[in-house]
Amino acid sequence: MAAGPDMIADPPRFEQVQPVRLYERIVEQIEAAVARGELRPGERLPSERELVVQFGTSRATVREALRVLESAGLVRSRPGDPRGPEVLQIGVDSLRRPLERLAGAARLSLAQLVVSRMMLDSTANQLAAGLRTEEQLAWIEQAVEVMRTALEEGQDAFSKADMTFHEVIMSIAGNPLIQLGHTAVRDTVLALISDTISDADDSRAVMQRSLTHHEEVLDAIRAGDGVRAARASRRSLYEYYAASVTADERAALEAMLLG
Amino acid sequence: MAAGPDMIADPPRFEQVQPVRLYERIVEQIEAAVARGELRPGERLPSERELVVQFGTSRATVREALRVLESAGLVRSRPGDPRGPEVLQIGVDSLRRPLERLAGAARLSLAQLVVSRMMLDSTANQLAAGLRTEEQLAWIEQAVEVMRTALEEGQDAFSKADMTFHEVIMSIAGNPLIQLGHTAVRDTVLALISDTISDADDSRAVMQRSLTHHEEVLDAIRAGDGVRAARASRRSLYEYYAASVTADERAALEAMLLG
DNA sequence: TTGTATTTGTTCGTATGTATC
DNA sequence: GGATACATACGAACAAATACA
Repeated sequence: MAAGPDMIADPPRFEQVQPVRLYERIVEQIEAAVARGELRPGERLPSERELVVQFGTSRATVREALRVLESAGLVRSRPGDPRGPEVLQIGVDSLRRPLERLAGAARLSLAQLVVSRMMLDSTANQLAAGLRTEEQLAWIEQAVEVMRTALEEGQDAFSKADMTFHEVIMSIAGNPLIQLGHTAVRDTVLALISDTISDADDSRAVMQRSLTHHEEVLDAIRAGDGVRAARASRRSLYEYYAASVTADERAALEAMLLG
Repeated sequence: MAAGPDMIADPPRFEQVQPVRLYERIVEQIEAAVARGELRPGERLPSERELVVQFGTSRATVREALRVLESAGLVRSRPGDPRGPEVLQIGVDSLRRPLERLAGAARLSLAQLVVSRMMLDSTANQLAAGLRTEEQLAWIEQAVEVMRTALEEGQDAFSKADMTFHEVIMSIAGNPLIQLGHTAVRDTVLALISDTISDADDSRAVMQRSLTHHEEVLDAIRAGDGVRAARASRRSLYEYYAASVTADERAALEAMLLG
């Protein structure tokens, strides 16, 4: 095979090459082991000194890898624990910090977050309306009942009851991805607007309206009407947040109202 | 003030206390500085040795903090650079790895992933239908045109054109959160079923149907009919995946079809 | 272009406080 | 309570890589 200039048909597409740090290789290996299920939550990693032997690096390098995994919420190491670092159960908290960073860097606007909540909430309601059993319907009814009583007890109790309501819905919808996304987005929204709305002196009226919206959702789910349940949650969120977003961002919220 | 047992009115609610690592404090401070805008993307952090002086810790501790920030995509340090670690522009990619970890650890079923895709796709279509400009409409039309020609060129070209179509839609929808979720879920789905479907010998017919569905979406977006655009994508995904999920899981997919 | 100084990547040794048996 | 093994944190050192004169 003689190689000539005209033999080069495909221009070589080279990838940019970057130095791979040792600690990254360690992170990859441990991460892969967790992903493959070889390391289950509650199990222990070998001690740092043991890892030094297995990976053939220094202690500092192993520790850098462990700090990265720790900040990602995958492991936790405690001084003096002879059993070694613990593999943790992965949860929403692993998404919360990155999400908040993203929102804080102004790459995510409140409107974008609210649109996401409209999507997640309405989908969960639609699924719940279609999949609920009679027993699960009773759970929702009880959650609404708790909200009614909490209305008298003040804002904290009401917002807690509201959270419970949505957790019940999410569990019935049966989709962990939607559930996790919902709590992550909700937390981010709360961190973003903090108490802009909760400071309103007409909080009683706001809570009353919120309760009415939840009762509408309950009605729709009871009737098995997923479309109506989805619409109710979208409108509720729109009412609540529309005044807090800029005019041009509101177009996206309004586009979500259809259907 | 004499202290007696009856003086204790409020029962002391103590929070569980956990050891705070030095590197965490450093991460917090740098993170806060970035969030406050004191450190803009492109700017440089002091060198490691300088940070050692400013924080009053050892270099290993500073390095652990830098590795955590690096893995989070906030900074990048290169050997030999006397200007110090670079502050990076935060992007959606910072959410990708946590999301993939979560999807992998949550043992998501194909049905749950497909439901999520129905949610994300249909929402993006609805937003695009309501927000598109004339120019953006032309982008979509061009993407569909590319799919038509790719139909003749085989499966790889077609699936690539399909990806481009969705990327265009996502960019018009203007919600990075939805966009990110979409690519993450799509990648996970592909990793799950690998080539179960692509090995079908009637791939030509499958591609043809897919093209028809995309044309339906285009029509609806052209007409500004968000509801129809959303419905089209849900039905397309249902048709494509319904046969691959178990019967009881199919109920969730069918619940998503309404609306 | 070459050389030099500085910085990061990595390693080793050590002291200290802590959890488990 | 003591012994052991562990993680935390510090300091010094060398090699490789980069920027700048």
